[in-house]
Amino acid sequence: MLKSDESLSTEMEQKIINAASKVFVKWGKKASSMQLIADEAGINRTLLNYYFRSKDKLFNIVFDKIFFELIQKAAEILESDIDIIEKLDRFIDVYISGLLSNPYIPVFILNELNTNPEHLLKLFKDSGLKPIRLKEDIIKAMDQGRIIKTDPLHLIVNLISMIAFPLAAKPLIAGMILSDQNIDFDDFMQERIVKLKEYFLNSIIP
Amino acid sequence: MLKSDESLSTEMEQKIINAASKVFVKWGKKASSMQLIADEAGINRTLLNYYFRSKDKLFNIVFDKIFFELIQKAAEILESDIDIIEKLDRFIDVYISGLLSNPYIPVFILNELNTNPEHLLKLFKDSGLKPIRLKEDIIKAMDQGRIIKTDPLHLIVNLISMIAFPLAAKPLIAGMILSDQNIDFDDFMQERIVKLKEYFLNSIIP
DNA sequence: GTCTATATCGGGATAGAC
DNA sequence: GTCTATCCCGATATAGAC
Repeated sequence: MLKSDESLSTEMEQKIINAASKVFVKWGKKASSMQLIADEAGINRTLLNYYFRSKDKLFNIVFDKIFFELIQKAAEILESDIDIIEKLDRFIDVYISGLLSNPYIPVFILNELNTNPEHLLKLFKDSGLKPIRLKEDIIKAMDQGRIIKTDPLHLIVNLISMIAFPLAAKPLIAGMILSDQNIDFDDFMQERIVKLKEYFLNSIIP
Repeated sequence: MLKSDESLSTEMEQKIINAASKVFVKWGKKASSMQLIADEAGINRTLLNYYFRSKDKLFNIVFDKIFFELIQKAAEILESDIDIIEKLDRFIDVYISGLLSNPYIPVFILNELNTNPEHLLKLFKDSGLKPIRLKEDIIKAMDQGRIIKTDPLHLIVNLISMIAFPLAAKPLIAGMILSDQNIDFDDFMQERIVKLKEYFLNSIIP
């Protein structure tokens, strides 16, 4: 089965990006060596430079891709015309399920956020997403009496926190809280989708 | 003012540990160079090796110290005999105020947690702290009807998440949510101590 | 205890052969 | 496109002079 040079090239690029994603997300930028990435991809180290010039460029491609996928999921939900309660419900669903398959992502993002905030904020600005729209939806629902009156910004922060933190702190939750009780982390998080919806929606619906 | 060799030595060790804490916490283990730490301490680089043998040893001392201080604060509150509601109240207070002075700490801990979970779990085991005691307090209060019946483990995870995540994600909150509204992060977090108590306690008290 | 000089290593990147 | 050989730099760590 012959392929054109171009298709071979993109296939290799894909293989490299997948390997690089795994390594960068797990170990962070500095602790990830090009050799590790090459090993993960099963190729020679110098090929990484051939295809992506430098470690920096490769990292940025990987990071931008992961961040874009995250933000796009949010945009789809937030900018749809569904009801606010349904939006919040879906938000919990989509993010917990999505991140459960790769719980290293939150810390990976937080890391880049702390060491290089401009990079991430630029990506965010470019994405055009306005999380403040959610605030307006919430205020409207409060005015209609469908949600109890409380500070909308803190409410949004609460929700994001309860979704993201347990995934970022997986070994902490698993090792310090669940292991004594013989509970599996993935089971706990699956259960959490239901329990968090229940808790959060109960806490805001009068 | 003369000092014995030993007192000079511990003074220098303190200076190094303080400098190393700052650098490690901000940049992470790999991205922190011994030169950076020496600069921060205002001393020659080789002195670091003289006093602490290796970067690894220095890092472990710094990490263990920071982690121990965190866990000790928790132990003091959780193991005291005060009422459960008051415990939760204090928990929010102490941790938000404490971490606000150094918001890099949560990501620093999460990083080590992900790349080297055994290290942290060993420290935790050695500390003897049992966060499960909190679970029992909560169950008791539920049985007494003072707290609404809900899953206690998820409740604990919710609380820890709402406290720690906003600090870990400081540049995200500041840049993506607060900057539009001209709100200062520290002001927001000070306000959060009050708002979070209000929200959380309201959500569990019948 | 503190500094300079140096050994050693690992990692990123490129040149050049195939 | 892929590999080997090589260059170069930054970083850890130690030896040895003061």
